[in-house]
Amino acid sequence: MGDQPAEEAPSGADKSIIKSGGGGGGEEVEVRKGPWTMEEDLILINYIANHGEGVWNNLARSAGLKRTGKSCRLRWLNYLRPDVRRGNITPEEHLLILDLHARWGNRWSKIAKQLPGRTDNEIKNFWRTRIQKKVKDGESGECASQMIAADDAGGSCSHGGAGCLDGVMTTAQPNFPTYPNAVNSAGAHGHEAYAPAYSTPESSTSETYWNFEDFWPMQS
DNA sequence: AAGTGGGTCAACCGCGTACCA
DNA sequence: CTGGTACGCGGTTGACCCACT
Repeated sequence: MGDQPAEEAPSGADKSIIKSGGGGGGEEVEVRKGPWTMEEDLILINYIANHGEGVWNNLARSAGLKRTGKSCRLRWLNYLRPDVRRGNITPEEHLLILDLHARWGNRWSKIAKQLPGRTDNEIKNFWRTRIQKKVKDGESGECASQMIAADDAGGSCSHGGAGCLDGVMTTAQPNFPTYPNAVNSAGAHGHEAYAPAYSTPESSTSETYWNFEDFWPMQS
């Protein structure tokens, strides 16, 4: 993998200079922002496999990643962890999210703990893009709860299919980290990269996409 | 065929909390 | 007890793709 040079500045990637902490050191460190590259992921995964997670700022420095500890932590927790489940929210999960949100509100991390393999970020996005919108629509049409309940039951409400989730939460996808590099070669946006690979298995072996499950055994 | 708007997702930012010296 | 540092969480933004006009 090392033969493919990591693009120092993939589209959207940004660099900035920050002062490293420690009070008085004043050492300036270049920090990368934006989408993660495959090489960065490899470095992070390798480092955590060897040293374990935690102490993120130190980890970022030691691993040679030009990222903040925060960024490393986020990337690991949301995408690189082996137990992260990517893909569509199942009806059961949907129901659970609704229930837990009704109980706890926007305590996404708390809710995520009840959904093995799901991340707070994923649940948060799901809520904002699917449920919140639907509730909003329902406010004008007075049947938000009906719509949600109908969706959970695999049915539909009088609002029709505009916000219907039925079609999108039936299958779970395996882990497929995404990269801006893949965008360049495949002409697809990062988060879309795994979708065609998933729906058309014959294309999943393309060098453009790489299966996370293929990758993990390498770490041990 | 081209342009526009909406939807989705990944990543960043700021704040609060916990821990340690 | 106080100050500093790191971590974790929730909110927000930016970029891209797809569907519709």
